[in-house]
Amino acid sequence: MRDTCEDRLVDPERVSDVRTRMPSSPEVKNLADVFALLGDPNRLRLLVALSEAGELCVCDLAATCAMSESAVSHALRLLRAHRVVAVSRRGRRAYYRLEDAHVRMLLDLGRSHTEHATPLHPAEVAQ
Amino acid sequence: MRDTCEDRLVDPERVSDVRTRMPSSPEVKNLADVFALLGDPNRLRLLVALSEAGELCVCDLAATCAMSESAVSHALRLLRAHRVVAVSRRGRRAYYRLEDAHVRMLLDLGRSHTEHATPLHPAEVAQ
DNA sequence: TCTACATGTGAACAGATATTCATACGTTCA
DNA sequence: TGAACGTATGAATATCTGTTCACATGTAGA
Repeated sequence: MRDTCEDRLVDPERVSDVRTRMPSSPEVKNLADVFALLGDPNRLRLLVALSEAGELCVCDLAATCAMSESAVSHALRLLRAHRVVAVSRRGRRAYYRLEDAHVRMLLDLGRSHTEHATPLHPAEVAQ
Repeated sequence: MRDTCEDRLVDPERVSDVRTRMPSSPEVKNLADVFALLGDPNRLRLLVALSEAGELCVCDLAATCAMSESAVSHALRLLRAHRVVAVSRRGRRAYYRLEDAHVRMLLDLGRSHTEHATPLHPAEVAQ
């Protein structure tokens, strides 16, 4: 069972050309990781909220996004691990902010489209 | 067990203000769906390849991205369902192209950053 | 120091998702 | 018409992912 069909290419020139311009595997993985972080509705909500508010504590984030504080904490932990958000601890509270300028741009670009666009059509699988 | 902590807000004004500026639930869901599509390394590779090549058949895509043709087909089916890619069938081949301008912008913005940036640090979970 | 509170975290569970394998469909060419 | 080929697809499997629950940590104030 041939997997990658190295042979029998239709347009070998284009394939090898595109291959040279493809990002490396770790690059692809990193970029996919970023997109995946934005690919969960709850995390996305949190990031939008932080983008709008500038800074919010976990409790207020939970209220703003209608999530449990535990879910918020878990999500923030992930985002923190990827340096997308940063914390400032004051007293017994933890204030989070959006720290990654790149993610902010992706967020803005995404939102600028979605607001005025037609929703996707996942139902129409058949062409 | 209080879930959304409607009460005991630290900064109620900011919370209600941010809430009014939050996108609606379906909007968030749609945007998250788009990001999620870009959040898988193999799909991302396919889209980058199409973005570079303009148009490729399934076989050449599989070769370019080092994926099985079946995996490519399944991925394209998803992307097709979301109108991110489009097909042209010629003879027994199916040629795919990147169809969504918005996704192309997200792709470009994402790549423009990742290429010259430090990779993420998922290991450092503790602050 | 004792209690209440804000947040963090591990384990467990449930649901989603990607991959593979086998097979079906539709096209081309002999 | 029959065989080879390119692509599509369903089912099954394995893996990943998010949520919840219970509890731990650390801080503030009495």
